[in-house]
Amino acid sequence: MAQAMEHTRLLVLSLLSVRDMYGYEMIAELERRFDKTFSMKEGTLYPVLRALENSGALKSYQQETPAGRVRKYYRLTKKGAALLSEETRLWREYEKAINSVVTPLAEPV
Amino acid sequence: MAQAMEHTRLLVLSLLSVRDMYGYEMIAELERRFDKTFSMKEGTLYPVLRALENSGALKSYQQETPAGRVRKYYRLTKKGAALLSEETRLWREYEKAINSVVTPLAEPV
DNA sequence: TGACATGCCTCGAAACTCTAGGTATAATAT
DNA sequence: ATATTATACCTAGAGTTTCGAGGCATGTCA
Repeated sequence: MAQAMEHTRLLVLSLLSVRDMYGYEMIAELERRFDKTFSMKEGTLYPVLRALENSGALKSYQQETPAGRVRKYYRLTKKGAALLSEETRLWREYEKAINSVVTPLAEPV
Repeated sequence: MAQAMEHTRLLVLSLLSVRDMYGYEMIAELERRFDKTFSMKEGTLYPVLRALENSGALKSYQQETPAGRVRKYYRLTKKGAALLSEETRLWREYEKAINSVVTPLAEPV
């Protein structure tokens, strides 16, 4: 069963606009929120993080936990914030467009 | 520039739940509604129509216009209506999930 | 010591969409 | 009469994105 976790960039940028996070943490956070709905897969997330960093939307840095585990945190850059704003705009447009076709038929009995 | 017309099945099923339509007409109708936002491409639509018919969600029939032009109309089957209902449910869930992450940050300044 | 959780990563397949064509007929313009 | 545009269908190949299924290393707990 395909899980269709589109708009991955939008979600990643949104999460990082609140606070710096590391990959594994983002997956856990989305899992917590969406529960059974759907989940972002590692095979999806890590390449996206890499691409966002390569394009300058994110900056990463290593940080060690008290326990001695090393995590790779990501921080949103100015460029990333601009991208988030644009992606959000596109999402709103997309959402409205789909609903303009679907909504009228969604309240049948 | 990639146009990202996802949820194609949902849109097709929604349109056909109102009235029978032919492919070219669906594209024109969506074009009219979404205007510049985005458009569904023929290379996307026709394979989807074929797949939906093969799966039993749609039935097609030919119809000639007064002008003598032949069109291939699609009608939603019971199975298609059930699929629409399910796809709509998934869309609502998806929409809510994305918004739960994006919305809180969308009203800055 | 062995199992599980954490945390990172990649490769190849699968799914989906787009580009860029093709065919054929009708309408319109030249 | 002829060329162009609009209508109406279609497909092959490329591109993009996601997923499945692994791998690797360390920390925790039984």
